[in-house]
Amino acid sequence: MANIHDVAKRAGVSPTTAKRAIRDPDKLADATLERVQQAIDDLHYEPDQLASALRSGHTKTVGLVIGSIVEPFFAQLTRSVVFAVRDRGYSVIMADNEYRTDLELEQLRHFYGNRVSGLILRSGYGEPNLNYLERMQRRGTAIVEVDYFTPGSPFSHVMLDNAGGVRRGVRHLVEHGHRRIAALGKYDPVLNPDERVQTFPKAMAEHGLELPDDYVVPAPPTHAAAFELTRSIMTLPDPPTALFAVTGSMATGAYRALRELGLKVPRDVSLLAFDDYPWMGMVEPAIDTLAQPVDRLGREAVRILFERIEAEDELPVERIRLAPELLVRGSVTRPAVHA
Amino acid sequence: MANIHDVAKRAGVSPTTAKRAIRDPDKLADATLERVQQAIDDLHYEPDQLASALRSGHTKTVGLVIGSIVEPFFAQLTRSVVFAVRDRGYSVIMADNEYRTDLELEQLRHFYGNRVSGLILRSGYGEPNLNYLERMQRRGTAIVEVDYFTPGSPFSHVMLDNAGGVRRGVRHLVEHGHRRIAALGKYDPVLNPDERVQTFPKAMAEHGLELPDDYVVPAPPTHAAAFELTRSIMTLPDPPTALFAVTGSMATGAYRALRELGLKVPRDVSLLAFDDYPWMGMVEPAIDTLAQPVDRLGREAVRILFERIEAEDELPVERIRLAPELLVRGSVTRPAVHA
DNA sequence: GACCACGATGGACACGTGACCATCCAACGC
DNA sequence: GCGTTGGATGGTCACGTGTCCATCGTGGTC
Repeated sequence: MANIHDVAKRAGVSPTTAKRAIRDPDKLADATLERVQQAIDDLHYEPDQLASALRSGHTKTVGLVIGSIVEPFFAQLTRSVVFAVRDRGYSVIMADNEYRTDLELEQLRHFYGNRVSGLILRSGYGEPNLNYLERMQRRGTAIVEVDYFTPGSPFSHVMLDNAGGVRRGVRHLVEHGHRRIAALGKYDPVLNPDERVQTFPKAMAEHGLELPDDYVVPAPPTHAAAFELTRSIMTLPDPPTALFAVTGSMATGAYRALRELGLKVPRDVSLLAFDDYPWMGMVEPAIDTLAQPVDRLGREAVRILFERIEAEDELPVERIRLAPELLVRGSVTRPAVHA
Repeated sequence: MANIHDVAKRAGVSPTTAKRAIRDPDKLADATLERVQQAIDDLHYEPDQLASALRSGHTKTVGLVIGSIVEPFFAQLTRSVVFAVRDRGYSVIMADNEYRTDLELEQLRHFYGNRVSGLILRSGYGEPNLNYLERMQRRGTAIVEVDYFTPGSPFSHVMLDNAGGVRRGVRHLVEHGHRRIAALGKYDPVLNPDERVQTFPKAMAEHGLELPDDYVVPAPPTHAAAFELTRSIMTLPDPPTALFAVTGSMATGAYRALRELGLKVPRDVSLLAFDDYPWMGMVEPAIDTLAQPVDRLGREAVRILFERIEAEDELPVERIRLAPELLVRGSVTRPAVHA
């Protein structure tokens, strides 16, 4: 593996001069430059980023921690981040934490050990990791949270305007005449506070609507949980005329459950979702949804990250909220009048 | 940023001893070990992987190059690879080449510069990159291709048994009585030889079936191309009774086109796909498809990769083919009898 | 009691680079 | 002709670690 010394020897110059052929070529005499470049080509010299990073104290890598790469939201986010980061000449080290705190800590150690310059993460899974992150930040790692942020987090973040999205969604349903609406989502304000679910009752109240107790069931934001939840809610004596799934995965579970119950969307029940999952545009009719500007989320996160990587001194915390876009496609109509 | 010297000083030992507390703790006296561990905790010492890699000549990272992270196939593959690699204590540097040769070369340089121990890639885009890869391999980088391999490639690979899958698919259609079948796929055997499309006419011939010339249209394997292709094929005077989409993305385009043409699956035309994309299970009826064992593809690739990373000397090239699984769900039925 | 073996610990160096300072030489002005 | 200037080039050291060899002291053996 050729290094800069080999190049220098072959070109008959000093290593310092050889390096200048790469870093400031205009400082070299033309003949010298050409000789060095020839040597570089001959030996297929490629600078060692590790040695460079060790010496300069600055790597050209950033870490990305997400919840689960197979969720379309995270896949799109990853793509957006990978592109934006690459445009800046950096590369991305991936980690999928499977929503597990212990895995996440291990991954953070790995990133720290590899001295990443920055970290973009979808975290929110506990106190010890927060301490670790704070130490990383003190050491100089730029940190941006996306999609979620640990309450009281000292880091910048970029995320959806969840409350605004829920209000927009409820308004959409109410405007179509719905009164009995159930939100499928997690109702645990302590363990995992969820802005969307917390906003839902308030948004309903703002329209003078009440939320029956039996519509309010805690559930984790998974496909399977939404499936069960939908089955139980839709078989209540007084089922809702509209379902509001607060995540894409939950919408998937709900849609499957409705089909299994023999209920047609929107004839028997209207369905509104968050996230624009690919299947939502494929089914007939397509699903109304509050689509996240995923690409912008990723690009904003990268922008904030690099501002901090490049900044001499600490920058103030930046908190960005992006509005979702309501896609109206036919899964929400006026409720049927019951006999 | 504490290093091993700081730890050593605080514990009152030499750096060598301090390091032994991490690498071979049983070689130290109990009291010494405890003092060092205390110092490590106090200073939050974390070994520098860069320095370690520089000195040992061996990083704990592997590169992953895929075509497009937002395609479910690649998202699942990425997940599978990221997990399997993490289990071995390594991390993954991601690159999405957008199916572009120039980007890919740039990414390979980046990986080379970062001295990745191994490389898993979905490549197949040209000669110059192949040369570059061969140099990387000679330098000691383990390389495995997935999903595709450059013809004449000197690297190990793991991929689907495409020919077998196509034969299985054609048999499935023929068994349901179809005679006029069109495959949506790229028919360019030179620029981008595609095993699936090349096998299709042979598989048809094996059943004594002919392929009308106007069913054979070259098209890139994209959603948009499949959309157009489906529209033109289905409006032929003598349209097929069954469509065979050779990629998940093409199935997506085809399905959309059929809907726009007002054709119902499977009443008006049967549809068979490759890849089990999420929407295929959500629509009614669900789509019959040849599902790839994506998780196994990823794990096998990682296994082969690490065998080569850990091997003292060069291992023989390993070529693995995995069979797809035919999921029968209702989008293929007997063709309607024409008047 | 001298010698040896072995466990425990320490020191020196190299990996390839970037930062900084040193040196050399030709051209120019007076 | 001599000092000066500035462009071109070279040399040295440190980043934090892994590897290898050296040293120290203790206990056992004859």
